[in-house]
Amino acid sequence: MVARRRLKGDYCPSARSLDAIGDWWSLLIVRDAFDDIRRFSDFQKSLGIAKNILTDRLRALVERGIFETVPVGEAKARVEYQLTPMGRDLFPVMVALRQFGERHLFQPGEEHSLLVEKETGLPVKLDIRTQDGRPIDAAGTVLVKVPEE
Amino acid sequence: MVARRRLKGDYCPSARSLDAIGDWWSLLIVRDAFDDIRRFSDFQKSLGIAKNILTDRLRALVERGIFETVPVGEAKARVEYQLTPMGRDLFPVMVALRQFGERHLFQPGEEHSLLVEKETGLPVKLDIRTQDGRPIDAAGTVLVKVPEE
DNA sequence: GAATTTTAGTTGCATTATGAAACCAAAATG
DNA sequence: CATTTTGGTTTCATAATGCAACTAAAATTC
Repeated sequence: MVARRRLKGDYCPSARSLDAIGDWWSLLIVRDAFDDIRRFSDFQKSLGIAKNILTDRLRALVERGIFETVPVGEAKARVEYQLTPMGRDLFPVMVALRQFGERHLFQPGEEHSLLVEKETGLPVKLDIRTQDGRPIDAAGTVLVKVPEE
Repeated sequence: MVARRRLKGDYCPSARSLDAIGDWWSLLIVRDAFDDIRRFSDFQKSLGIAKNILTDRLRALVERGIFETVPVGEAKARVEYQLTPMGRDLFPVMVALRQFGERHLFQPGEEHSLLVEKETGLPVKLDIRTQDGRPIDAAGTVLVKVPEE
């Protein structure tokens, strides 16, 4: 691929996020982590990813602070990968992706998974609101630049 | 890269979304589109993407129904790329990515852009709630399988 | 209205990221 | 203590990407 152009310097936060976790596999790994997968072999089985690529992605995600390794059992060499608090903050991204998929990428009646509240079993919803709680869409918003102080 | 494994058959809606738009460039193109970029050359300048790759991505995004081409002027051969209603439904994904980036990928005081409500100039917020409006996080949710009917 | 520039690509080539498979050491299991 | 599982690393072939050069049509300038 030739070293992909980094957008680190970009002042757009979405671009930086994509730089950090916008790789196809990374996001799927994070999705699996929210589904309580923690072991190398389980990620590998779940995703069908090549092991060298999984090694690489996990290392990068740990480096970036999305995952942390925790020793498993009393052994020192064996670890599990779990989301850091920063990693858990990707939850809305996953929910937004899920919601888009549910709405547009399934046939009516087709089998799929659904994210529900534990207690009630009711589906959760995600929405974008103004400070005072009114729902708002893209047309009602605009980007402004916050200068460095 | 060797044909990347498709997850189309996956019943997880997030995986399907990533299959449709989870490519690094595609999401950046969509981000630019929300920033009112519509022309080939403007995408190219904004992203610094190679032109053949941009051609490929735009074609794929049109095929998948995220973008549509609209003829520009009275000419037939020149087109603009604009988000379809389906494409605009990616707004929450972009906002979620943006929110994550703002929170974790900028130094305090560093220059960045901010998404605000047009009328009030106040930042918008995104949150995940239960049906009856209580905020909820990953720990309070669980995935269930909706069988085909 | 002819010349020039811009737009929106296409083509060819070099390089890199990826995937598959083989291999391996340490830990767990029987 | 023999075998299997886990968590990788290495090697190699190939596809995806980026870069630069090229092009035809449209837009603009002179």
